[in-house]
Amino acid sequence: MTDAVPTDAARKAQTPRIRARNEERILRAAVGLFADKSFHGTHIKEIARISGLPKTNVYYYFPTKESIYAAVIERLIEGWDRAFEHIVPEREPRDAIAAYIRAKLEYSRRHATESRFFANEILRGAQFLERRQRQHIRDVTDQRAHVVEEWIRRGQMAPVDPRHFFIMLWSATQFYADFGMLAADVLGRRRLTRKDFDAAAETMIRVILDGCCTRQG
Amino acid sequence: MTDAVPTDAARKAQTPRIRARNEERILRAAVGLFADKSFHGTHIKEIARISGLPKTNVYYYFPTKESIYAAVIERLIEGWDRAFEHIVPEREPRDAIAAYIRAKLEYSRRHATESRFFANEILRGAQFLERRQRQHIRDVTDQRAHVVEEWIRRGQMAPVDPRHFFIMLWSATQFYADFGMLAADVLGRRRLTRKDFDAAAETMIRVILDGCCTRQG
DNA sequence: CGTAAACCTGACACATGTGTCAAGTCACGC
DNA sequence: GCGTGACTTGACACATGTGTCAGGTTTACG
Repeated sequence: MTDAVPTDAARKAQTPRIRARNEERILRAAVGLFADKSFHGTHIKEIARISGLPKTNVYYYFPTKESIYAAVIERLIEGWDRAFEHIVPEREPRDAIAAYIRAKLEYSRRHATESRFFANEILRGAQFLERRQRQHIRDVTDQRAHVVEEWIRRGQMAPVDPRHFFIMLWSATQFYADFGMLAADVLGRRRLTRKDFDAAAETMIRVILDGCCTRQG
Repeated sequence: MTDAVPTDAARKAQTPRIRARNEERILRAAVGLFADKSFHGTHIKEIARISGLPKTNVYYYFPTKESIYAAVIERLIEGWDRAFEHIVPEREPRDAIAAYIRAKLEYSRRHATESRFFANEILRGAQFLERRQRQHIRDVTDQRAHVVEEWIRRGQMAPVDPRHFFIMLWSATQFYADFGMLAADVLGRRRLTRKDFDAAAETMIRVILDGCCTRQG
């Protein structure tokens, strides 16, 4: 019972350096490939090549391709609610929403690959997302929807459906990561630059906070 | 030179009934499968099964899987600009934009499969889209951007970047088709109903035309 | 009817992709 | 230095997936 002699389980739990390093490499290679070519288009051989490990070694750490995919999801789902932290009742809605848009766009810019991976999974009907992960997304959204309802009650915000409102924010900010190629095409660029993301943020904030049309009356 | 005896080319051009019917079946099956499982996840065998034809017969009409994919794209790209028809300078921007949103959402609702296929292609970096098809998208967008600029010049609309503005409209309306599963989850439904699409339209129109926040001063 | 082209099909060649196995090598506490 | 378990690897079994082929059947039209 002394901890000087760790059990097998304990050893495994603390994931030795080599294991940690190799799993990291594999997952990093995998997320990029899955994002580019989806599940079936990604082959273990290529994951191995990019992570600089022989194929058999990949199988040493992960029993199946599914398990790699699941591990990638598990990592990303944790980041889902990060940007939501701005949406708190104490804040003025204008500030909170603008901050949310900027944070989410920044995430799209810096983590476009992960974002595309996730989009692809949802597009396929979220077949690999576990029940608890879907529940998590719903819980977090519910929670922040209450904040919006509170703002509306106080007359700080127009009476809009909070969930559809959130979808507007998500979709617009996600677009620049997921469909970046199309956005660049339309803007006449080869690739999106930081300036494009700034312009996107300004346009979104302007329209969502105050509307696009001159008021009548 | 009499047209009583059509040449081989002429016969082929008019695509006889059987050919027309079978190609139609194949493409209809293919778009659904590609949308659900992406290019590599879709197998000719299954396209054959769903279209009720033996596999070899599929190869009789299409030489490769790529060619089927390309044929599906060719069909869909034509519909890209349909909803844009509402964006014309003669119209009041408020009416035009509201009509655009409703039309695009209706398309998302009724053609979710095609929409998901297309989203998937863009997500992958539009590797199969030909240069002229990408140019087409850009041309159409440019053209409608000028309409928005005209509205702004006349003071009918706030001075926003037309292209980023269009991206907001696209992304929000596409979302309900592409990520319908996530939208349903968040709204607490099993599947999206027509009512959900109506609520989405109302929220979008409200926010985009007039903004979400009570004006200060 | 006859015939030529269009259409249909089962059997098969070939490549690739997943996952296994057995035989190693290496790291590290004792 | 040595032994144990973690790590590494090439060779291989097996399944599946794409695309071909040769020969058969149907259809259209004179």
